Amino acid sequence: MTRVLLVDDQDLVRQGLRLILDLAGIDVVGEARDGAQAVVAVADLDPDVVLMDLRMPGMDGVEATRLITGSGARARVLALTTFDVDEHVVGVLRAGAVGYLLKDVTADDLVAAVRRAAAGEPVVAPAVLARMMANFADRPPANAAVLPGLGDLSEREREVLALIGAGRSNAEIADTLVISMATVKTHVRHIFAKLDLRDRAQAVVAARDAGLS
Amino acid sequence: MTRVLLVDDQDLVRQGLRLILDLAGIDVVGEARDGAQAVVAVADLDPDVVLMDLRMPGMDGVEATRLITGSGARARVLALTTFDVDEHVVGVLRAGAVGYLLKDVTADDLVAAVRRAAAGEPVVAPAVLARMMANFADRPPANAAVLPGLGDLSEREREVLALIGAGRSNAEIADTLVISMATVKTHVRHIFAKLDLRDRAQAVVAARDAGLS
DNA sequence: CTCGGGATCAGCCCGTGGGCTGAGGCCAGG
DNA sequence: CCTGGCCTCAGCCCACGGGCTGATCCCGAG
Repeated sequence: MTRVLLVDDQDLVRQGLRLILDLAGIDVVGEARDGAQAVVAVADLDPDVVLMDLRMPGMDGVEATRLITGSGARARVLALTTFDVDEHVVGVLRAGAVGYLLKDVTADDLVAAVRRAAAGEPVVAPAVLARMMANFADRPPANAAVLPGLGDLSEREREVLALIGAGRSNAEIADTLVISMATVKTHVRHIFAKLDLRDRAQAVVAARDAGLS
Repeated sequence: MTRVLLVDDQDLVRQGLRLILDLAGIDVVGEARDGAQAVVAVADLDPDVVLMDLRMPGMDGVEATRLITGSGARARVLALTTFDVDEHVVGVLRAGAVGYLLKDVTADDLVAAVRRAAAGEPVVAPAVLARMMANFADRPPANAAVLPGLGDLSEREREVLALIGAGRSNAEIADTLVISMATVKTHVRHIFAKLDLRDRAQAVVAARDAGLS
């Protein structure tokens, strides 16, 4: 079962969260009212997820997150705050948080987010996500330069390589690309020749090094 | 009720999606097998959400998305594709899509994503989100390191897996570990069984995800 | 002592992977 | 117009990969 630590300086907020999570069958194993208490509690209780408020008296949530993630603890830190400010988002993500929620989330969404965080998946509030997407889409195609020598591959070959990198068989690749397996094999052979690879295992390495998949 | 248009060139995929969405009480009001059909269908049916494959013969999903969002249609376009490639993500987001899903989503997550999209909320697959977050925070994903259950592997098996992850053949592994190839094969078979892998390509993925290699 | 798991190895079988040849269609550029 | 690259496909061949069975040895736990 998912075990959660609540960190917030307001008693009422913690009580509310505890009710919501309890109702969903999530186990709230502890509470803390500031960053310092949170760090101790994590070492003590080894929770799966830490629901971390950012603005708190004493040690704030960003600093606490840094200490927790830096300590090698298993816990995923999920920021839960009132303020939708990029400064906070960037700060706490840099500190190692796996997500950033706003306190206007519905109970259902909060529960889902905690479960995702427990599974190691990233989670962010829609409003924040929208800005991240805009930011992501705005950026220049800078990553093309960073990726090593896949430039000599054709578009189709890169697609095939990406699927190889995902662990797919030739038959599966043929299926998803809606082409025959003979064609897939041809692409594969060309990829190997161009990138100087011996077999698909090495191709997986190349694909992942290149940022495909 | 949420009204959805499916766009994919593979009949089987559309059928599967229709089943999943039907079951969740989402109304699939139409289907299209390429971008051109999609554009017409949107004008015709005025759906809430368009589930858009990207790679299709003829007009692709990115171009179709551009035309749809540019036409002033009410529909939210949600990209649903096999390829987790930044180039595609950026392309379709610039074209006006509200989200980017990968075809490895669970049925539940797909349904939730469609509902979010219908409400105008952005949605992206966890793997893509992780990169967006890293890009946003301008730093490596820190503690997001999800080291999955290699704990059940024996010491020797982990060594073999690491070598597989480096792209070595069974013969090479036998050579470097100074054991016979039969033994290597046995270890490999056990690794596959324990980690539920199908072939060494998937093993490479697992090894590198786990931080070996 | 016995049982079970890990490491080691052998032999058999066969499916997939990958090399090689050849070939047709499409499109951009010389 | 023709050359060359890319995408498409077919058929042939065989080595490696991987499943399966069965066996020996060592070890620690019960």
